Amino acid sequence: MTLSRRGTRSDRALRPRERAEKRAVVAVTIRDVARQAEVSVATVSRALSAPDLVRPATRDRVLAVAAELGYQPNRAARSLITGRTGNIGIVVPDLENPFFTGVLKGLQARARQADYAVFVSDSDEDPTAEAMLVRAMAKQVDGIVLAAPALDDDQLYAIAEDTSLVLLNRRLRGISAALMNSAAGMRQVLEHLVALGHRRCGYLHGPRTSWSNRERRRGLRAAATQHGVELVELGPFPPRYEGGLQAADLAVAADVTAIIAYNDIMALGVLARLRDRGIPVPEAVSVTGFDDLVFASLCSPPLTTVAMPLGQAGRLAVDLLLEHIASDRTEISQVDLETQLIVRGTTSTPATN
Amino acid sequence: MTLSRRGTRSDRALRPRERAEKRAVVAVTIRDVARQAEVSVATVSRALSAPDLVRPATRDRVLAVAAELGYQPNRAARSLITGRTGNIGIVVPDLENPFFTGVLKGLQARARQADYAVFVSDSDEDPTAEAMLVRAMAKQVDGIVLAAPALDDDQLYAIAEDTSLVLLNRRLRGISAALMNSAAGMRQVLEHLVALGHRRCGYLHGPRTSWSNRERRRGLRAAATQHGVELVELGPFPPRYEGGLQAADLAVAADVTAIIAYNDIMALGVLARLRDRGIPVPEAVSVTGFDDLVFASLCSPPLTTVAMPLGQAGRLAVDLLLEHIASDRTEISQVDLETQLIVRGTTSTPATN
DNA sequence: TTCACGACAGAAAACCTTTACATCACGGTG
DNA sequence: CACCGTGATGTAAAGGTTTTCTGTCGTGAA
Repeated sequence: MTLSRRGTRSDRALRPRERAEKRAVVAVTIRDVARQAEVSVATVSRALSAPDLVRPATRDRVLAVAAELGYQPNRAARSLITGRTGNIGIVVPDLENPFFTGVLKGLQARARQADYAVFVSDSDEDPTAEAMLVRAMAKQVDGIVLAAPALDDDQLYAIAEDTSLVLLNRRLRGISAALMNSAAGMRQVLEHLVALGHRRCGYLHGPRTSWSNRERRRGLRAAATQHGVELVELGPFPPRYEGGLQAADLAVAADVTAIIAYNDIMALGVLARLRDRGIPVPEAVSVTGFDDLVFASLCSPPLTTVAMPLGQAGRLAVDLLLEHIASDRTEISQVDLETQLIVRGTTSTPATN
Repeated sequence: MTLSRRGTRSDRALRPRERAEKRAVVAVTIRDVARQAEVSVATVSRALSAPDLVRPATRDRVLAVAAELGYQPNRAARSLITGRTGNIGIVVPDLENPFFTGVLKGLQARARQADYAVFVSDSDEDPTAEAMLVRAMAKQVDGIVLAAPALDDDQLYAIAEDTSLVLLNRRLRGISAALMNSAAGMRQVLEHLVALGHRRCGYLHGPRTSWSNRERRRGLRAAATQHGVELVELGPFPPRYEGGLQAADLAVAADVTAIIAYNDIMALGVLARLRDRGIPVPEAVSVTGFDDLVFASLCSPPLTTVAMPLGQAGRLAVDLLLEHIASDRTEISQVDLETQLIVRGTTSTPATN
């Protein structure tokens, strides 16, 4: 299957540009630097990692030689003795979901600033795979960020037992977390709809096990009760485009005036399905999403949704993780980031029939 | 700035679930297994990595003990002596571009199958950053995939000199590459437009330095010449939504009947701008994209575009890289993957005025 | 019976770095 | 003048694994 669409396999033996001494790249070690600078290896090591322990004159000489030789410490050797790897890992449910790549982008940038490299894995929304990936990663990172994990509480606690862990969009007592206040975002959504005059709204559930889904529902129900709005719950649906297609028909049948989708991708599916069925948005029914993906503003009509601080959450996750590591795994913090309703073209006053 | 939107920092000292013996996790080493199985460490090592060198009875005993103790080889120690890390790296220009995350997803999955972990870095389309990231990565991976690199040929050759390298969407003599046949895709686009009756088309350039851009233009020009179509070249523009907004006006002013965008994101920008100006698509002007992002089918009208084998390219890149590594860096292959025109709603016969 | 050889397992070196400890010189204090 | 503290550097151990070299044992052939 993989091969089926492959084209011609050409140039099997292209001339490499320079074959000579490719093998001769033996990597310069700390001994080479020591010899050249006429000091011991210990001094070189110190000059690089604890500069104030060595006399300035010596330090400068060592550093000069190191630079000249292009010395790069061998990370394997270093981490063998220090127990630190200089890496962090993140496992996300779906790399094709812009929500997670937004987080990943911020996380990657911050990690780089702190001189950490980042491993990434995609669990395909499968809890079993998630656990496996974490286990595989654990040995070669200083800590792991788990984005919207599907694992249950006990398994997460078990993981936190022997590796530094930060959760993203999942709150669990005793484990650091970067959280986005979805409940507040959903409250804003509902109050927006109430202001427009809606009295019967449908919520399209995301995955039942998802913390975010529970949070969003919680915020929604609280606000609905408070404002005396009838809330029809539908689903759960897969949090994907196809889920939205499927959900749209159910929502229409449930005779609601507004459809509140678990996330933008589902909302886009809903919009597509409604368009196919000739049901005008927002005239016949209002639709809202959640996440504010770039593409939410590009469809027509542009989607009313809730903006999430994705990059910020990614950066925060790194900060929390490094804090946790630096404090010998004793420091725990959970930080809530605020979300923001973005009103666009898919919401208006309900049809008067 | 980072802190500005943070909410309350709570629960500074939540009770960790189980504090006792968190420190006692000392990791079981090969010696422990050896002692328990009453063999030497050498035998344990062999039982795990070269099973046929040890008598079945012994091997089974060792394996049983290893499993019982939950032994996991220390990768740092292993790579210290073998020189292999078991990691590969990929650097992409933009993690928020679905094109690259599509590739990343496939790449990650394949790497996992082969028991490799993957480092990811985002260069933010900056060649300098790109070079830096590669250098930083080089020491801790067995090979690197460079997606649509912005670096110039010489720098790429320099990198290939001392690390295994696979390029994605960039062809360079003597370096392995996974390529998508954009030229053929663009030929299909133009022939589609010709068939509809278009005779004067505008091409919106992507970044001038981009190999993909040159390829697309090449395919387009060849087909245009062959079919006697007038091709107006505009740009370059940034390959983003904003670039499309900007390009749309220029294309309209150039009085073409069809706008061929460098990629989908730009095409979406074009569509948005045309909508704002009240220019109907495809009645007044046809528009095409390139990449077939999920969202290309969700806008209205849905975008005519060219599908790229993203996941396949990611998997292929891993295969090429591992092949290159396994062959002692002597094997070079360049593989072209086919692209596919997807006709949707943004193309039709030209306006007859 | 002896010898050669193969199959198996152990001992030890090697990979490169960090760091605890030792050494040394020097200046100050009692 | 003896002693001590301090700052700068060197020595060597340690970290966990792979791999080469060596040794042992048993088997089959001469």
